[in-house]
Amino acid sequence: MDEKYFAENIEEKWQRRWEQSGAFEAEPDPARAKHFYCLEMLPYPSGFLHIGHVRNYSIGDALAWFKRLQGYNVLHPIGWDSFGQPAEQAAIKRGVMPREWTESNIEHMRGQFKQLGLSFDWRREIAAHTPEYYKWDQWFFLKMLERGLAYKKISPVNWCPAEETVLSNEQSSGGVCWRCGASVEKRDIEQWFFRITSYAEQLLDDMREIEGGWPERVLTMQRNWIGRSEGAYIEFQIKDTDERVRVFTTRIDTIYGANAVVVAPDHPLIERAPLREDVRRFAERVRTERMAARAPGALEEKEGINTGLLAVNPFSGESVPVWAANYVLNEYGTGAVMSVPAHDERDFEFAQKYSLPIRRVIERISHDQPRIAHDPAHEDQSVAMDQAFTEHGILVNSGDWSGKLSDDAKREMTGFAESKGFGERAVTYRLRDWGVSRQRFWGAPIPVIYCDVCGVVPVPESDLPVVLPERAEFTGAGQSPLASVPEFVNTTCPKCEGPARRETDTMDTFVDSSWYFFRYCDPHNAEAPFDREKVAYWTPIDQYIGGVEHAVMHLLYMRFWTKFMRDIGLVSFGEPVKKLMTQGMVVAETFYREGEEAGQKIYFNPSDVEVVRDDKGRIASATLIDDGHPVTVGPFEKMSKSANNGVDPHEMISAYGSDATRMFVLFAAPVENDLRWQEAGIDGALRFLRRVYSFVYRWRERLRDAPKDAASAGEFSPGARRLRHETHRTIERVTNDFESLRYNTAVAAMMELSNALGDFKAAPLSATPSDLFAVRETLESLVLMLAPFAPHVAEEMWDGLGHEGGLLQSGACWPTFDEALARRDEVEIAVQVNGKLRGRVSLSADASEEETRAAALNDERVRAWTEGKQIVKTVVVPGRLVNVVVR
RNA sequence: GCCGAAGUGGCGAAAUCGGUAUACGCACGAGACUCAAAAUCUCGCGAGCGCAAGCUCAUGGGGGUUCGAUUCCCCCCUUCGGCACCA
Repeated sequence: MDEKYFAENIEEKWQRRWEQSGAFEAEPDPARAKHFYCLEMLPYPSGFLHIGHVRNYSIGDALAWFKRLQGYNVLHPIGWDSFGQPAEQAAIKRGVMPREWTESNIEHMRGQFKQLGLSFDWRREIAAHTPEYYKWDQWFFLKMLERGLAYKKISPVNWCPAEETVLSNEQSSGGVCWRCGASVEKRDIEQWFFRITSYAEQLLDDMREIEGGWPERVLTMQRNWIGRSEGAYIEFQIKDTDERVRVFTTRIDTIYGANAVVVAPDHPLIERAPLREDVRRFAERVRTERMAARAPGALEEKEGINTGLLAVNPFSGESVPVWAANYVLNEYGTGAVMSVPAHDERDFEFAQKYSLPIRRVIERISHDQPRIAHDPAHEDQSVAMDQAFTEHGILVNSGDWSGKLSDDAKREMTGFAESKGFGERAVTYRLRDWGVSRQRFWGAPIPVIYCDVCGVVPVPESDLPVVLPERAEFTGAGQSPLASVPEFVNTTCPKCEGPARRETDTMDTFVDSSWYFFRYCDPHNAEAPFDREKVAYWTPIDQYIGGVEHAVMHLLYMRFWTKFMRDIGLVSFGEPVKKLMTQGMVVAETFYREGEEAGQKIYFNPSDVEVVRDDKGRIASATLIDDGHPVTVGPFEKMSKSANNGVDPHEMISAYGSDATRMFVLFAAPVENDLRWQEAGIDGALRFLRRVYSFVYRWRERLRDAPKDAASAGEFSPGARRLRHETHRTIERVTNDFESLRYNTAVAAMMELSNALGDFKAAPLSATPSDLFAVRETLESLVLMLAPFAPHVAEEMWDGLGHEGGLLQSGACWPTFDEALARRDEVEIAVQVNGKLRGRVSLSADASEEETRAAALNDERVRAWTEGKQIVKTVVVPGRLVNVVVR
């Protein structure tokens, strides 16, 4: 152990030793009952680490260390979500092949992960773009197909008319093509879907199993995303035709207030019915706009057009116009709604805009003023309302149903509609099937062959994987690059052996991340996606950690996938994740200047930029201090996952070491908070590590003579007793904090303990045996608790304290606390008079309520405030506070 | 627009069950050590008033419940995440 702590002298050394000893390699061991699967979300290999990665993997790594020290067999793997759009963009822009680009990114990021000293079992590394991995994506696709869960249907994509190519949402943001600026259109093509909707009910019901382990907000978002609603289908006859429009409503009780039937612009009726040209044009325009405009604030303005058709309300017999409007979605319900402006906010807004009649059919239930159900004054009148009344109530103006309560009316009217054959009870979901087709190169090829004779033929399992070609033309225009590789496309039909063509769509990358956590249990299996025994030992995941931005899609897909795997007998459970932690976004302001090449950006280190903020904390201006010549830089942007503009933490790690970097990123804020990243403050983490290190260095020689146990240490001085109390109290706090991932307060508690050690007056040379015992207890506990945050320096100090062979090999285990020592024997009671703090009294911790009250009332300052007043009551909170209420 | 969150000193934050608001750290100020600097150590540090003891105000804004509210309820403002082809 050197005298001074320098990260660069020890971090590589310990990383080498960990690798040589296989310290983080885990195997299923039936003898070890305590095992733990700790997983962070699969990283996309964008090229370099950003601070959000450092945070995510530091959170998981700390937990993995904590559990190992507690004696668990810990699985902590890592891999790469290496398919996806950016690799293809790089190919288009710079002509690099996606695989080369991806693999060099992986190599660089792997190096950065290793530099951080993250405790992964690297033998289990996987990458989605390797045939040995995506073979099983394809295998699962075939299983979905067998079960009728994969199917093809026509659905729209973004289309650039100039380049005749399919664009992603991101490539068409703002409604224009990312490369040529042409207005993006919508085009219908046939695509593959997974029938996630057939699991909608289970995805909802099974939330019961994970409640408590998952953040409530995530469950709420998923519940809303699935969007179950109970209601009814009702058929409206289209006048003078054989057509019927089926609407879905959750409020059949309001049907007498329907002033129109509104259909989506892409509703089949629009295609079929004889319509005016302007209606068709409107429908076409809205469909195009909807594809393009998904940004926040999209569809601000409700727009519609009267189709000229009339629909007959099956309850009232009334004819109402049929409109087409942009606020009705063809994907949801039946793509048609009855518009009841008096009782629905969107319909209300729409009716106001187009001056449609508004008829009130539900009244608030009034107890003091019972109203007449049949009020002739209300019949068939448009009532002035300034907003929709969306609550349940009592029906009025509703024929024979008037006077009924909404709840009863819903049930009875649905029954009536069923008996008359124009409606039925229905449950609908907002959730839509999962579109997995991508008209792109860099993904797992969908294992399907098209034969003119046999039609759609699945690739036989024995022919998997369908391997991506090494090279293709990447122009960014025209059809998918895969379609232009004849060796790939042209094949023979597995059934009839005649000439056939391969599917050129590849799979959504969410497929890769829907089951990768199972593959980690058996990452190199060539015969099956994994061995069931191995998976049964490790899964489900005990703790999953990742960004809150994945709260719905990724986490819903992996839940779906797990249920599917259960149904085909691969696993025995349906919920893949016991506990979920969603970390907040890391936002870093980045500063750049436009470069000389078009689209080139030159980034600056934020610490070299002087920032002026407005009163809302937004950047008003930023000046680069460059050789003393200030240069204004900008624009400024938020760090995002897709634009590779994050702050590279490499410099920070070089300057402060990975231990200080990791510790600081966890100390800076609670892990679920969004974090506006700034480097200022990291010095504090480094100073703390140095401080602990120098305590260890100074005491380590003498501590060899410390007594083995407290009983033989002799009498403890008051100072030593205080130190022991602090130590045990800190172990308690830190252990509790770890269990709920409150790392920021855990670090703070350890800092307090190191301050307490600094206050301990004994010097190494004059210390008594009991002093030595107390110091050793403190230092060993501190080093062990530090290990999950700063493993390299913890190893170095543990070694310095005379333990051979490394933390995980020397039998080190997480410190335990003695409750009696952790408890305080004297407490300070706050005394309030009328809720304002007026004094403090010190009492023994086990003082009774009466003693507490008496001591409080007897306090000099309190007496000054209560003198001459009447004491109305005293509230005593034992161990904390007394509030004296006076008049 | 819809769904989900967040807002506390100059800054990151703490107070987890309705009970002492600002722990811990950063920045800053003063001092010690030093020829000097760095490092380290000690002390101070929400705002206003006051010589002081102390008093008043303060947890985005407004209202409410309570002996007592950062915490619970209602309304509003601002910021962030997701919205199905970024992952």
